[in-house]
Amino acid sequence: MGRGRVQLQRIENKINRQVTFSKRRIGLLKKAHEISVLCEAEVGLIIFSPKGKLFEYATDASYVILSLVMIILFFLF
Amino acid sequence: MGRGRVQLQRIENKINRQVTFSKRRIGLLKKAHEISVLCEAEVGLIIFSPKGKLFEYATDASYVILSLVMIILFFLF
DNA sequence: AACTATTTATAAGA
DNA sequence: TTCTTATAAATAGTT
Repeated sequence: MGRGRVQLQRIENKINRQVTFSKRRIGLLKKAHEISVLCEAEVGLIIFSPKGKLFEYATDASYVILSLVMIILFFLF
Repeated sequence: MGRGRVQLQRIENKINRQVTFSKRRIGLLKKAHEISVLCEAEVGLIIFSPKGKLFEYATDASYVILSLVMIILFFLF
């Protein structure tokens, strides 16, 4: 999806890796939302950036579960 | 992404909804894997179909978390 | 942060 | 449900 094919391996250049993370994170969260609405699926998604920043998406029913995950994470780290 | 634009609303036709779920589920899991590899992000993704079937993807570090989620789910339902 | 050439995902159809 | 194909959407590289 873009001007070159993507090899499924770690992007070595740090800047490129961060930029790609930002772009794909948005896309992934969007698609998680779409499948939940279009198909009435319950979805829970958590993404940690390499720096440890957390991003998440959760539909209503899985929100409780995700909340528990957050609590667990809090005690683990 | 296909032969027509998609409105972000529940797909009323049951067959279409199931087919779309199957296709998009595969796509979502693939993208979750890709961002984890390309960007070294930790990802945890759980998807419940309307029928309650569970699909998940988890990178190593989030695997423990996801396991706990499974246990929680087991006791909740 | 915007742009745009291309790749990729996927809606509809077979 | 699996394959094909036209087209929408995502995004890699660039500015």
